[in-house]
Amino acid sequence: MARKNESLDYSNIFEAVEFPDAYKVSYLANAIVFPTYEDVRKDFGLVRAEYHLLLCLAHYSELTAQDVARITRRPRNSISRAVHRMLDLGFLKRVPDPDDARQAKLQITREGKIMHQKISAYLVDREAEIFSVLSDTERESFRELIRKLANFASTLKR
Amino acid sequence: MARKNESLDYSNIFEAVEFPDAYKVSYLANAIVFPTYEDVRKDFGLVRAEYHLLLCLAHYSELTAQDVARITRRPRNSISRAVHRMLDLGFLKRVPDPDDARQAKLQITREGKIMHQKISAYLVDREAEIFSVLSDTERESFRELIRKLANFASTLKR
DNA sequence: ACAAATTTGTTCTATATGGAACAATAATTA
DNA sequence: TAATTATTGTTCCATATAGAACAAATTTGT
Repeated sequence: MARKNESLDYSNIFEAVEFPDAYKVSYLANAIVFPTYEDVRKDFGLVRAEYHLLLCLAHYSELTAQDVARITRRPRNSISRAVHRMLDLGFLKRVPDPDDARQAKLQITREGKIMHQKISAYLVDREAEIFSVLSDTERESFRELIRKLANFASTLKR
Repeated sequence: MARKNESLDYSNIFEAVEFPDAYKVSYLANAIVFPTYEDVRKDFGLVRAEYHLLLCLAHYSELTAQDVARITRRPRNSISRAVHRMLDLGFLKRVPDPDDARQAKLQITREGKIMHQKISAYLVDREAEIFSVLSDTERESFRELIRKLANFASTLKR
């Protein structure tokens, strides 16, 4: 006998929900982006805030913890915790700012760069997989639109 | 004197990162979708899984807890916890399935519907705000593309 | 028909996470 | 200059969350 529930189409909700676009953005993040963070944690041993530190410092040569919090929109205490762990792991170094004793400048180490490259390679593959359903022109359209949305989101106060 | 850091453009990372589209999807979700869940929690007292139950049962007349877990891609234990709380709050009712003693059919109550409408109205406003940066044709394009992506994501095994 | 495998819902547990408060420092205002 | 306000990084704490293991029921395969 067939399974009782097998005819239920779980994706109907996408069109039924009152805020279909926001819902699908959320769904996509939940279905793909967060499992990816989970994979990074399992395979590389870094939690999200820790990986975000690598990501930011691989692209900016010097940042404060606060900068990273702003760039990634994570709370400062999460970043603070992550900084300590990344220092212990040897992926970051920290030098006090002589001009402002409150803060310290963070830099990525050689080991940090290597780790960042490994994780990035994995995430690049994941991205390719996700967007393989779109044609090249669709992909280009999506890129423009998500750029607009993300830039707008970055202007919103926290 | 001006603030020392004020010239740093935090959105440069969007283009520098190795997986720019996936990153921006993640960023958008973090900047907008999750704060929205947080607002729902503060303003309406429901956590994500609890609201997801309302959402699903407002659109399907009868679902099992497992159905909701599949539709929303949340773990079953989160849904299980949420079901109990929603039963206590009077937003759901539960009837054992006579054909399968393992499971029970969930339905939304009158009170649950009212709560769902209140929350939805709020989320509809949020959605309009987010997408206000897109023109009508851009919005329509985005809708098509995110639909494809979400539908694809829904086919991925968990 | 019977053993093995699967499914549902649950509890237990570990952990990632974010809010709040805090001390130290710096910037602003009077 | 002195006093107030803001900022940075941190610790503490409460909680949302997901994995693992489990019992009960059902389905599958031989």
